[in-house]
Amino acid sequence: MAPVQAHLTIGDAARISGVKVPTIRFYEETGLLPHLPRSEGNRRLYDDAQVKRLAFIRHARELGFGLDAIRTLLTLQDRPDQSCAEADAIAGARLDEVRRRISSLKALEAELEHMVQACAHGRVAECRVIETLADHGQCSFHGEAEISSSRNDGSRSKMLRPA
Amino acid sequence: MAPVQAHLTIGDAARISGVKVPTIRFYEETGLLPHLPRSEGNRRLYDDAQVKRLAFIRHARELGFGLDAIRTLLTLQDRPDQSCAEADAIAGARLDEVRRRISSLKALEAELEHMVQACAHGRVAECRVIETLADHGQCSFHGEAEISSSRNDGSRSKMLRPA
DNA sequence: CTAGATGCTCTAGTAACTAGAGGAGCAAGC
DNA sequence: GCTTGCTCCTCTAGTTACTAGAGCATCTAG
Repeated sequence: MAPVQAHLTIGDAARISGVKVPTIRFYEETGLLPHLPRSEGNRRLYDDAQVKRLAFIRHARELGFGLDAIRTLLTLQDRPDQSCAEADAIAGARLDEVRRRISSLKALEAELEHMVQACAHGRVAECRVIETLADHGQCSFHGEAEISSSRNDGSRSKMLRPA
Repeated sequence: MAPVQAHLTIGDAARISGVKVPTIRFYEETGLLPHLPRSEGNRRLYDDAQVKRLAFIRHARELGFGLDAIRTLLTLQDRPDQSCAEADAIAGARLDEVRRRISSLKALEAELEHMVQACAHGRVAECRVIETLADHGQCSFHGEAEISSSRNDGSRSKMLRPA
């Protein structure tokens, strides 16, 4: 990366780090970033270190770490002499979680496939999709799926809008 | 199913359907269940049909459908003569989503594995986990993972545990 | 000098619930 | 009749990780 000037605006920090402006303010509020020095006109001033911190957070978020975990990872990063066992544990826990999720989602995929394929595309009265949903006994999937999809792609609620 | 008495309390409905009491009230508030008749002492009275509706909702939630989608599926269920194309579309969209998520999580799994394996379990200063997070360039994963882990663990297992 | 971009704070909204306060009904035992 | 303890009622607020918008101040380019 090219050397960065010492006094960046929040907009600059956003462009460089890829984290949105309101999100950066939110991170400061919740303690992931320190309270920043301000200009005479009360604007936050960012430097290289904060931008790097933001990039760290962003990458960790992309890998699915929660903000609590990231908070811990950041304090670890600030103390390079400590053992990294805790960072290991956090990453390992996340890996386990991802694996569990994958296997759960695969079971889900199979069940949904079954549902969709069995549907004769006729009327609701003999629709397999509806029927399977109504009667849990017909269903081979008994795990817990992840239950929080619509938030991530905001288009979904519009897409599935009731007729 | 065995015939059920006409006047069940909310607690009975919860036990039979596997949906928790506050959640049932929440579903009524948000229109997934109709407003229910009350007893003299102002208690909600449930019958077989409502309990079935709850079971339908619960199953659909387990399969990861959002409440908006479920609302649509329920209105479809109420009109058995209509085409089930819309139900198909909803299930199909959910299937696509699950597949996308699986492939995204697999990439994530690979990246996390890489991170964890590369860590020499020494001090933070040379920790691969921290390093990889700090420098996105080192990382082969560039998708977006699902980004909501900590809450989901807590609430979900409780939510789907049979009462 | 002014228009428009950017910044500030604050509030409220999102999904799908969960938790708790504060109160009332109800069934059983004494 | 009284008490104990469970269930039920309503209401508010909290969770995660933001996002949207109001209403105002400040900065920058032409």
